[in-house]
Amino acid sequence: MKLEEGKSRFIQAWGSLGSSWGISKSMAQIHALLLSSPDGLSTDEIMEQVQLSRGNVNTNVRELINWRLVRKETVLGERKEFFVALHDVHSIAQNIMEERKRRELEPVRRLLNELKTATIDGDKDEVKHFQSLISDLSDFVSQMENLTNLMTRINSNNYLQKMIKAIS
Amino acid sequence: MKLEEGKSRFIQAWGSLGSSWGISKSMAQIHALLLSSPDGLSTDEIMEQVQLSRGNVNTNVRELINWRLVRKETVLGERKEFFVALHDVHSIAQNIMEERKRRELEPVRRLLNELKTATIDGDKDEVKHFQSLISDLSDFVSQMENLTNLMTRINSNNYLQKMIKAIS
DNA sequence: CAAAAATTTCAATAATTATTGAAAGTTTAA
DNA sequence: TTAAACTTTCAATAATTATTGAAATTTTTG
Repeated sequence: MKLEEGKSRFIQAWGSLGSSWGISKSMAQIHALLLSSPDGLSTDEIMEQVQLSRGNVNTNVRELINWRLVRKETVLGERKEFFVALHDVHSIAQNIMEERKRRELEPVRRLLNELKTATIDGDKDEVKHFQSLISDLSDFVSQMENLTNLMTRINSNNYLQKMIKAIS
Repeated sequence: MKLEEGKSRFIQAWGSLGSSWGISKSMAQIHALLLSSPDGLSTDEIMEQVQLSRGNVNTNVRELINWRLVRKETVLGERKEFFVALHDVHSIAQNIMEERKRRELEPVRRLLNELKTATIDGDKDEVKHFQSLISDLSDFVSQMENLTNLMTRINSNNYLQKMIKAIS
């Protein structure tokens, strides 16, 4: 298989996987391209290699920068910007985790706290059921947060990595 | 706050959270309703309480059953079916994890294995970079799988739960 | 400073995904 | 066996989300 074909397969597949997560296909494709390029690429190079419009590339590259998965780079004597992916898989994972935690877990937490502190009127057993649901969900969210933190630690701790494997 | 209002807040919020995951709003809302109802509900009751069409309720309830988050129940002397949510938060989490693993991790694994076994032609350094990306991603997927397994174990193991908290 | 180069914005449009509802199908009870 | 009760399907439609591309803005260079 030619390298170009391999990359292209990877980019396409990553794109459709991305959309089955909550990530736009373009963003995932651009990310895949930058991951597989050792050096930074310019907007025009990205546009050409993944066949997307300038606006789309601009928007999604900036989104990738928000996620801390990509950074801008300037090259001496070049006017345009180049974009380089973070290549360390553990850091990538960590940043994705943090972003998802922020986007997915925190809003849940807000809702649950609101419902936890409210006084609720109604049929005694039903209220009890509802409150215990809310409380169970809160505990679960905390557990997820713990697990996310653990995940983060794994990066820098080879021993922990082995331990996880051992107890899994 | 009236119980009805609390439930309704929960249902609405869960719905919009759901769609920021990859889950349809209706499915998340129906799930929230069933979670907050101690007893099973019929299709018509669900339709009324979340204001959705019969077809939508039917489809999404069956999807919830696929995810093993809801089960059918028949009541003696009643002709219609009732739907009851799995109420144990840990089992819920486990089933969601398993389903996401199946849907999200396995397709990645397939792609990565394909690229890992192929012989790739091209500029030596670039090929090397690409192959090390693929290999790193494979390792990462394995780690995610380990972590998912760990997650599953936490359910039945209070000691493990404390340990995670301690090392997080 | 002006003009070229590059970037950003955003209204219009396309693509995708979710939802409806009525018709077809199935099950149940008398 | 039939009719009512209930469930399922699916083509049509609505709603949402992603993408385009040209115009506006910003940045850089001479």
